[in-house]
Amino acid sequence: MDTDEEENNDWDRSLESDMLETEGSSTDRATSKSQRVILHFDLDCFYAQVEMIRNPALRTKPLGIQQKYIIVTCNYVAREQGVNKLMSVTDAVEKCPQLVLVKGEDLTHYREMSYKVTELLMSYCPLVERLGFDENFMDVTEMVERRLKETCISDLSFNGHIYKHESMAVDEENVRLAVGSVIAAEMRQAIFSTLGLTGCAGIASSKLLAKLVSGTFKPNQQTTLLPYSTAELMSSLTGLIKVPGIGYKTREKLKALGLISVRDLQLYPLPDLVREFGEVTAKKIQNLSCGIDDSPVTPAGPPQSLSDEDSFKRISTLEEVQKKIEELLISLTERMHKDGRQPHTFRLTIRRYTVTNRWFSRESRQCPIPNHTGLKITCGSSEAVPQLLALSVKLFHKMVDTREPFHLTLLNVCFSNLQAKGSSKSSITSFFTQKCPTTTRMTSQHQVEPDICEPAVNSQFTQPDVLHKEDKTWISMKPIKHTWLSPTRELQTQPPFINSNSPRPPVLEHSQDTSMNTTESCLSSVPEKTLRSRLPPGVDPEVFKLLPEHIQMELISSFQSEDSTQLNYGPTATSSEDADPADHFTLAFKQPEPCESALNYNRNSLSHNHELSKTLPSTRSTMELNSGQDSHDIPPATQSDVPANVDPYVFSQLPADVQRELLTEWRGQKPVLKIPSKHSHKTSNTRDKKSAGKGSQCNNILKYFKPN
DNA sequence: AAGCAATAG
DNA sequence: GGTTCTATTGCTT
Repeated sequence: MDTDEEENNDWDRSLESDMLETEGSSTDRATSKSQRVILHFDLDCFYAQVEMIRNPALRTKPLGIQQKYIIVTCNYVAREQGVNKLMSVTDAVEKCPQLVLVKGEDLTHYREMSYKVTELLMSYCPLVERLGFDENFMDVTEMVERRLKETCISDLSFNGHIYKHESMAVDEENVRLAVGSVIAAEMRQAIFSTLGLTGCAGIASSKLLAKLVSGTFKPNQQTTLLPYSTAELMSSLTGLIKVPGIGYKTREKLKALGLISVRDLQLYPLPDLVREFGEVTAKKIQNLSCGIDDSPVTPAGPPQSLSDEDSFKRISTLEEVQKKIEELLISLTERMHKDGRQPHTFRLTIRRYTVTNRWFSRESRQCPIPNHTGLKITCGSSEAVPQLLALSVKLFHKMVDTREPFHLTLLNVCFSNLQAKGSSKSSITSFFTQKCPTTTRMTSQHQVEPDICEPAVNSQFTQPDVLHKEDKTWISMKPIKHTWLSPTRELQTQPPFINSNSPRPPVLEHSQDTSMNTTESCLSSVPEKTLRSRLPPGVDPEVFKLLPEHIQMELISSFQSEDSTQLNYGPTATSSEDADPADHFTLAFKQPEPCESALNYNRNSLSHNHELSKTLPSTRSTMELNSGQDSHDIPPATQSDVPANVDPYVFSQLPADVQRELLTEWRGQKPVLKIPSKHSHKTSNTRDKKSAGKGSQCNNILKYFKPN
């Protein structure tokens, strides 16, 4: 995960003070206002959907996508008949004899569709991060702020489900998430109407929580997590491995410490955890277990490596090896050629057969690609393959002594260190391929320029259904600011499907389940002894135990890092000068800084791409379908409903019925002007590996590369 | 820069 | 448990 998060605190702090300013209130953190709004999108059985779009006749049949002898995914018709992901083909056919099998080893179509989804999302907001082929994160914090200025809060309504929460009322604690839920619905609708794909979305304040909540209602539904339900969501996880970021190895190590459940890890003394994992990882995984994650949404951009691989029962001669590698190289170089960039590193990976641990043993050797062959790859010359094959054989011999018998079960070839075409030190393109010291990282910490989402110029990239074979795709992709657009007329008028033989997608059915559990009080039963060992002196465990569980978790987490101790107990506690960049939650508990942000906020003067529903004709129907769960006794709380001397955070912690009662009392009192603001200004970047060359500074130059 | 480990879908 | 075919990030040398 990310280690370079020095900027988080700045960001959080300034949003926090923004809030306080608009609130006009003096004290308290009012944390819920300062939170990011993160969306997570997860396409329903992605490979199967792609195949059903390619061949609509499959829609009514049980369909399984087969790679080798495995069903990697299947459609919902097949699932009804007991077929599951990662089932063996024999088991699946046994369960479902009519199962239609489609070979899925060639990922080309999936990859293409996958990037179309990412591109579509990026056309609305540049902060999109891919996770695999079928998931995307989006940081819509800024978009939400912008909309908040334009929309009347009383018109606001949540779209879709809310995690374990019965009321759909929008109060001032959750306006941003409500707007996020509307945006999520619009994005899902856009994905459906332009690409024909359905999927789920999660709306929350972090990647972790958005991802965890998005699968609550499947398929093709969305769920919002309100902050107070965080603890419940985390406790609902059936084991530590369900926490994203904790994988097999970590789970095993934790198991050795006696930690099995999420709660176990939440309550485990941090020093002991540090001993096992080191400070950074220890804090990270414990924070994760508490539902705390401040990792930024890091925009995807073009892939950093391209690889092709094949697995097989047995390869044991050099001739077979060469033949297989050549096969792989042919398709890989073709892909590389289409990409347009030039690879500078080549890697060969093998997996040897072993009786035990048949999976773990991957070995690789890599080497630089000589410029002359690199150029041949990019320009599509057929001479590239033999040259790379020669390289491969050399690398192979570094791993395998061919005088001895060997048994391989996998070969992989990979290009990395991808650089824009024609790049050389003197060339203009080196700006995009090598570190551009003045660029800022496009993450939520480094806020992007205000014009980034503005309706813009024509770009091939906004026309997701047109695939130009000759496009040097990633070159045109790089100038995010100029080519990743808001929805424009081109987009709306695109025919939704590429093939005329593809049917219009069926109407979205939103089987919104209105029966949600009522939330129980979340007073926790932390063992007294554990508690005492973890609470700083001066904190009464009895009082602590009375706090809502999620507050407890945040506090526990903040107690555990030295600098947050400082934040919570004053500057006398420690003298650390480096605030823990990873622990933004602790900031929620410290006194706010004076605000400075309204001054910074004069963007948007040009931005008028507000109502997505206006630019996307079909959005409205979704929203209507989704609004089935209303009829609250009370209209949603707005800021004007809550007196200034009432801490909205505290208010949000009150039982729903008490909230309701108070709201009715307060209604009709003095309206407070709501002018949400935010900070602008980019922080100067420190490290910037990933998005080097993608930053805003390059835009002037990048536009020269834009195809007309 | 190279190689591997861990994580993810 | 991880099967398949990718892809990313971080650690270590």
